[in-house]
Amino acid sequence: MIASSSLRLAYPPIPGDQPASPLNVVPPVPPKCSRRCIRRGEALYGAGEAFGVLYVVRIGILKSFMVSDDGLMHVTGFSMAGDVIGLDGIATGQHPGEVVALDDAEVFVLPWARCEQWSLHSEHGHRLMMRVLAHEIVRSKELMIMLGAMHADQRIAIFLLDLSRRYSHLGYSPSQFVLRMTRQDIGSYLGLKLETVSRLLSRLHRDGTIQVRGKSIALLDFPALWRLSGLSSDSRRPTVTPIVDRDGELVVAPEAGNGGARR
Amino acid sequence: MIASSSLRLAYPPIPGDQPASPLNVVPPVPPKCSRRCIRRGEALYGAGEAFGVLYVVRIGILKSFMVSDDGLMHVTGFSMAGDVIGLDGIATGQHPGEVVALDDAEVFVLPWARCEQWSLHSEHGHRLMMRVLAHEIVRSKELMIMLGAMHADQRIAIFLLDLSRRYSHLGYSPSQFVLRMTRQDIGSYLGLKLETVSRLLSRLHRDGTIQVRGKSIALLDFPALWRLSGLSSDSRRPTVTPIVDRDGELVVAPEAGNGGARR
DNA sequence: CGCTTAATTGAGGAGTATCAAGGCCAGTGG
DNA sequence: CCACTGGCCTTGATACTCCTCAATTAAGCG
Repeated sequence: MIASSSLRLAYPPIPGDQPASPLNVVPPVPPKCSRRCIRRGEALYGAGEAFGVLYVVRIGILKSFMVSDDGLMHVTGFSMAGDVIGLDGIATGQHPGEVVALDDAEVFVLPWARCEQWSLHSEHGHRLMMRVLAHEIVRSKELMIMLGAMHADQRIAIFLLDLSRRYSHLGYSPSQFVLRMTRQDIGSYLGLKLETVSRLLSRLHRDGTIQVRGKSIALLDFPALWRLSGLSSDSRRPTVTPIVDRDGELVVAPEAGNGGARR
Repeated sequence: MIASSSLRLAYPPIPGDQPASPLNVVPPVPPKCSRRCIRRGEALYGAGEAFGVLYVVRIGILKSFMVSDDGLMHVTGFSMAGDVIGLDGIATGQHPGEVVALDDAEVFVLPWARCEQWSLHSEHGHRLMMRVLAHEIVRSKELMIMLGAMHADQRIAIFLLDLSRRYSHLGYSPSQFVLRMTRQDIGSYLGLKLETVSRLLSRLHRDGTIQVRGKSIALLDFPALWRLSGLSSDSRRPTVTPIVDRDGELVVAPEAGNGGARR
């Protein structure tokens, strides 16, 4: 089953991807971003590494984490196609955290200098870049609330619904997917122990809310999950406009008006 | 210290402003940001309010919080002089959270449009703005770790040490200060109940680590606090270069190295 | 096909939350 | 000036969630 879903990953649909009309796309300096492949288990970058580029996931899933002073790992996020990685290095020029691939992955490489140029010279680029950062801030704050104020079952429900939404956005089934991360990763991300994660998944399985077998998950009762999550259904997180399109080209102002980029 | 290491430009780098040769100073428009006073208990902005300006605290302390779907308040941060507020509105154009003054406060008002102009036309402004956002991201991630993986006493210790550091930075005593927020605010921020906060403060008091009477706090045993926090002493958070100086002028300065002077 | 890692499940306990009662303090009005 | 009042803080008793430890089973991987 894992094999079959890997096949599905071969060509990730990117949301909001329009057929590249020449009007929308002005070829930025090099026509395409370079790419980088990371095999499962390999690191995209390590802690303390110098910051120089941003990454945009093209294929695969990666986990970001930080290692605290006591040597423990703490997952801060899972990134899928379209997500930007590496923002944590902007502040100091060094990555405080690390990123490893949970599955064979491929990322676009965006030299930060180029992002800065783009952002400096194109109003649209500027806005887009700002929005990427700003969205990350909002996402973090929501996560803080989850970690600080929610019960274990709420966190699990939110986690599953979030995955569902994101998969759905990428064109996959919102109700059936394969977890690429371990229970420990999930627990670390949610501020729980792996046994707790396992127990709660089992409980949801018994309740008929979901179906679990190993890493394969099926969401059976969405209303129940929403109820558990404690979130009102309209609190769906706003989607961020992707920063690069399917071919690794920087997205240039689709908006009418003067969003045009120069180089 | 940081202020002195920065040259300042009276007022906004203007459109057309070239990658500022740091020394040529052209004061183009009104010399200072506008200000706004907020009395204790009043809101700087409310949830859902349209985003249009950023604020930089000049005097006082404010608390930022979000109200979750179930109506509960969750404090996401306390802001003191030099801190930037309002970043949460950039992503969507609406503030998802609220901010109220815990004490009579005064803030500088930075119209976002002006920040964008500054950022678009001045390389330094751009870098500074990016760094402000990026630092907020890093801060959030550290907070996530605290909320997800640390025990109550660790959180309290870190909270106190953080306050100490910040007060110290502003020229106040690092070992003696007055908490402007309630136990409930602290608890909400740290993911604890107010009774737990109270109990732990009392315990630290009994241990001789700190001295508490109501909102007055004295830190007596820093090594013990560091030990409790579980943080290595060199993991002090990098300081962000302030975006405006004491007079409300946008800081225009070449940086020596990066903004994170450690140790 | 054995080996290693991941996941499940149980029992017991630590750590916080919850509920409840009383005390402290600052602001308010007599 | 003092009593009043309401919010804030402290402290105790108890409940409950989640963690810890441990044993077993299942699943990847060479």
